Amino acid sequence: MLEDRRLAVLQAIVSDYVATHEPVGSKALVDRHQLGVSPATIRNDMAALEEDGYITAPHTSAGRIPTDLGYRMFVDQISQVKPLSAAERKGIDLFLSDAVDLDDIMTRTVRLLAQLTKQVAVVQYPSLSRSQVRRIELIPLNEHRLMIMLIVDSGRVEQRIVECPVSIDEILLADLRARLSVAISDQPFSSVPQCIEDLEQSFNADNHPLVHAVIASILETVTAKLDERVVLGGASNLARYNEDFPMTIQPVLEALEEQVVLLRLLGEVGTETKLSVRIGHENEVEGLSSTSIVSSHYAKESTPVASLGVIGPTNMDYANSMSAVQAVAQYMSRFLSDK
Amino acid sequence: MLEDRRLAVLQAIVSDYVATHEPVGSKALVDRHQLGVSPATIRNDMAALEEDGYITAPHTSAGRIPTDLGYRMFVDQISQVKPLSAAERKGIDLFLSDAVDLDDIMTRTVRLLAQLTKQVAVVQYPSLSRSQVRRIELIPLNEHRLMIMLIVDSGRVEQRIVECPVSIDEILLADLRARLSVAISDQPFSSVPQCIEDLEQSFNADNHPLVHAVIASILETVTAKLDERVVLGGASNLARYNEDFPMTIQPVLEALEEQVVLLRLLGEVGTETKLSVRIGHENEVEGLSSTSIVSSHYAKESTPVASLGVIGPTNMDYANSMSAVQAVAQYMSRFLSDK
DNA sequence: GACTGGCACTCTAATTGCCAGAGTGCTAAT
DNA sequence: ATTAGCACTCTGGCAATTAGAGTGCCAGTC
Repeated sequence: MLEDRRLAVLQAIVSDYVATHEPVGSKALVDRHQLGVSPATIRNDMAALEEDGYITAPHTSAGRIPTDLGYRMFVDQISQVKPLSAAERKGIDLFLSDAVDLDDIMTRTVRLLAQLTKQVAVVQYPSLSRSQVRRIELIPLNEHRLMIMLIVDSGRVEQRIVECPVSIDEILLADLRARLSVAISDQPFSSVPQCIEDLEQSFNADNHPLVHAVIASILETVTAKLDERVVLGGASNLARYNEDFPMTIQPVLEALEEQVVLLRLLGEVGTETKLSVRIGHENEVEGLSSTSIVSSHYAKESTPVASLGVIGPTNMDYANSMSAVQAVAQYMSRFLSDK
Repeated sequence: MLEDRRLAVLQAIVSDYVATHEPVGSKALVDRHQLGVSPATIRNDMAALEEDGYITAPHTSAGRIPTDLGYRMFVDQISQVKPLSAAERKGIDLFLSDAVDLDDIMTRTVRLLAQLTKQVAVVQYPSLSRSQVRRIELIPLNEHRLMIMLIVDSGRVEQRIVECPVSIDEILLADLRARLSVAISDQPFSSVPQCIEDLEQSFNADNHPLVHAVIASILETVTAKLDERVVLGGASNLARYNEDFPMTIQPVLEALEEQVVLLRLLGEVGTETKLSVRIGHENEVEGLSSTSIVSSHYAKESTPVASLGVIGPTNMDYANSMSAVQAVAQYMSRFLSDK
């Protein structure tokens, strides 16, 4: 009973603070929520909550604001995420439905997410390491230069230009392409290096600089960091919450420009859980200690291939962000699996 | 003589203000610059400059700051841009030299530019409309879906997925590819629609839904807005000049997120001039009236293909920005022409 | 005629003191 | 366990004051 009410008080504080971005006092709480008790009682509860580290007072005579721990408790309490309204779902559908290729899907998705949540949105491209090669093409551009093109089942296309020491022999090239195609089509990326190596052996590649160059380049493509890509959107939303927060947005903007950081943010979440929320200091990226990240995997044919999410101030509307992220991830998954 | 000194005063004001971001008074001017006259004399000149609209006083007892017109005069005075130092040039070389493909070049360039100028950098992809088709590929992905791939002489690759109403006939596809290849290889983008139309005629395309779909899709690709792409970098530099300026960065961030706006910014510059500077209200984009844009074309084999530039506060270091933009544009041009 | 020193004037930015309001913690009473 | 009441503390806003910076103008000098 008492514990119940404390929880209710915490929830009330969080939701009020998220709405107003101002410290909330005992009086305001009883006014706006039907708690059935007097401010003084609430004050006792608040003292206890503060004692336990869920809320804190900026100064003596201000209201209380939730701590990271308080948000954590609040978020954990949202067991099942409320679904979006029919209108919203329809909007998503409309927005994503006529994308023409993967790039298009990604850009649209990130915009959508930013718009739905009014936060900064991040979407990761389907990870190559969890994908299969669908096709390989070798396209000669001129005498000494050719383009390798790997088409991946997720719809991603990786291309790379190879400088060739000798002039390109069309026949050899066709042969190589055919063999490569057999060797790595429908293979998961992870096993491509092995496949290719075997192929190189059988080819006696030392005698063929062309073959060697191509194979080296494919290996690089498959193993290089460019493995992972992310798109970003809604950065202007950062400016908005600059008002409430004296925190400078510089470190945040800087972090957002670092792909590596973004990937770590999205990647930190284990593969088992779908929806993940990291609050304030819970994420250990430098300079993002007063932001929260709501993220989720999305899948192709029910195996997760990458993540997407939003980044915002710790005092964001978690319920809304969570449902938006979840919904968009689901739509993404459906889209990818269709293809 | 008198006119000469007035100009010197204006230049001194601009450079001091750019350095300190604080209004500069007559005393400070004679202290820091060897003008050989007394503050009182300077004051007379300043009064005249204010009269002519080159500088203005924020309030009675502050120093003066340049107006947009003042900056304009200052910039026009920099007739020849001072070249970068050897070290800087070497740095650029190092930074750009091992790019593996066009995307890579673009990302590196934008980073470089942002870093050199400490501003927000924008680089436009080589414009399709001023490029030639180098190659076309039609790659079947499965029974009903194929990928069209246009390889452009600038190194850009445009891909698009086509849903096909009927199952794909390999023979027909090969034929189509061959004919397309003949028809549009080495053609400028602008004449592709015509070429294709002729081809469609000769093919009697109505009888071939596949052909029809492919051709329609190519047309779309060639004419669609996706023609133009830009990359953006150094947005975190925005936060830095937020301090001096009470101007909110929100509208700027918003503008930067709109590709269309960026393109207009870069595109407004006529093809004849290489280096262009637009100051404050001179650029008519909403919300960017207190920023300046320094931009330049870059070329492939001496025909301009696109632009790049930086966006910063009107009180930026024009000399530095101008030389950086010019240098980077030159390097870009050299790189492209090599390929 | 161009320049300069001097001086009165104006405006800002920073400092101080003050007051009202908000919110708390505690205690005594129910 | 809850509540009413009260003393206490701290912030934020407002007004008044002041120091300083910079200007404009005028009379004098080269």
